Amino acid sequence: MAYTVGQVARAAGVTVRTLHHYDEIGLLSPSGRSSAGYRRYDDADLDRLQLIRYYRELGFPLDEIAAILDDPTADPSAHLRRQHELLTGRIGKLQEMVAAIEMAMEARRMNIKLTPQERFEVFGDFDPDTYEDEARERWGESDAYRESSRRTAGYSKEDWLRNKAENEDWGRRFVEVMASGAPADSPAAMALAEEHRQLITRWFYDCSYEVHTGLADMYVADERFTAYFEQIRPGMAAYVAEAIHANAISRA
Amino acid sequence: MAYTVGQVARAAGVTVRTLHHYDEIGLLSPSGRSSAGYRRYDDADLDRLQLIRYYRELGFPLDEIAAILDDPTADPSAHLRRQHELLTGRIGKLQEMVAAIEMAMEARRMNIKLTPQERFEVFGDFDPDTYEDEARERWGESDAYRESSRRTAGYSKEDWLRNKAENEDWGRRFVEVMASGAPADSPAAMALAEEHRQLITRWFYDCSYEVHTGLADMYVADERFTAYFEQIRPGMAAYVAEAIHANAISRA
DNA sequence: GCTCCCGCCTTCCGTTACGGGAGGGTCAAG
DNA sequence: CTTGACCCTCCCGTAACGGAAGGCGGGAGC
Repeated sequence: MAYTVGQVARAAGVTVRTLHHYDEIGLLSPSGRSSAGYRRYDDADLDRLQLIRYYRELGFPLDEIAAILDDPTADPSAHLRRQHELLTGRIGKLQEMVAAIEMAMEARRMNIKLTPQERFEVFGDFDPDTYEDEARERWGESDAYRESSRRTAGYSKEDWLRNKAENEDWGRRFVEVMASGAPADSPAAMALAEEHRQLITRWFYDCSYEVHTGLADMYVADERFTAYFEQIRPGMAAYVAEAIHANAISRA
Repeated sequence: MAYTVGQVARAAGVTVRTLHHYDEIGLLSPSGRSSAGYRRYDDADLDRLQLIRYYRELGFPLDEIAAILDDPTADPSAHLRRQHELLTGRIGKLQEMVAAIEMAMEARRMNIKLTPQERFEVFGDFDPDTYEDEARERWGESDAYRESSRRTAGYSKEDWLRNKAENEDWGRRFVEVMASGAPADSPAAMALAEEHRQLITRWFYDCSYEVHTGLADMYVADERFTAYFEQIRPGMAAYVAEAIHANAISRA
């Protein structure tokens, strides 16, 4: 089971140049050479290359990878366990970033302004006291901002007005259902939750049931989104959120 | 709302040098300068920096990011939508990698050998016909490999034998339950599934219910894992898998 | 046996995205 | 009016390769 550079490169999805480089720096030296000086890789080399590729994907510099792999106290299974942990951690971080993006999209849709630190905190290591005084003026400048956001959204004026009308119509009908005393998991409320989801999808971004329930949680967790609904009618934020959840469950 | 380089750097979690660099290449030039030549960033610059950070996290080179951001046909919401898509795609890829790692861990635990392409295909773009002849000799060399894998696992000989004994004992008791005619979702079968999970956790790696059901699916989907169980008793793979699923659901 | 082409070799220079100073001005606080 | 924390502009260094040049090796076909 001996392979040439080209074979290894194609199989592992790297370039020959990369393998040369790894050989140069001693990260992955082929187990032997042919009489003509050709590099010959064996299965153990492939094992090592697999580990290298995973650590690289996780952002480790090559010299650290070399240190990790050549650490005699770590057996192969330890590497797999470690990579499993690192990968799941990384997925968690990306999911936080997705949540942050969803929040940003919804904030934009509702003309709610986010603070600088909210937009960057998902990247970690930020300085919380840099913008302390900025927090107070979060609640202002509504009309000018609304108008500017209309333009940047890329819609024509009529489009924007139609969207606004649809949204307000939805709000009215939702308040009616609420006022009727129907529970949040009633068919009427759920139907309006579904309509809300499709309204978002039609006008702004693809809102899956999963994304939708994420928004619902945000409506009750974040004061600004809560305030948006509460000013329409007290208790609306929680009611909307529950209806969205009920709708999502029923469609699953 | 004007910020200095240092403030922006701390808030966004980048270095001052990075901002200098972005200014140099024209990716992010501050909207103004003070009389003394100090860079002055405003909120729009922070918006742009946020987008830059996300695209960077997704692996885009800086010149491409500049091209994307300066594309006049794309409004801010389009960027958010795009980043949402890219992020979820990336999460999906990482989840595949996690599954591959779990497969590798379980293969190691069961002394099953994987082919080179299986270990690399998660990275994409590999050449499937490179190792065609290698597939035939997948089923061999059991004892020597077993012995070597014992050593590399970092256990003492006694540990290894105890683990082996536990595993075989579990297998025997599982076959008993199967033979008794009890369904796979019976309490007895589920209890043994749980024991299986804890056995893995105790000896090899942290096996959550989620990971465990993943393994269960693999036992029936992959011929080598299926064969491992079928050689103990026909129908065992599916039965084990069902018991694991039932156990996981009941614990949720 | 010869040719041809593909794959391999080494060497070397280029690139990206910054890191990290050196040398020197700036600004608010004490 | 000094001091320390910031800011500026060069400028050189580094990591992880990319890519091409210039030259062997090897097996398939004539």
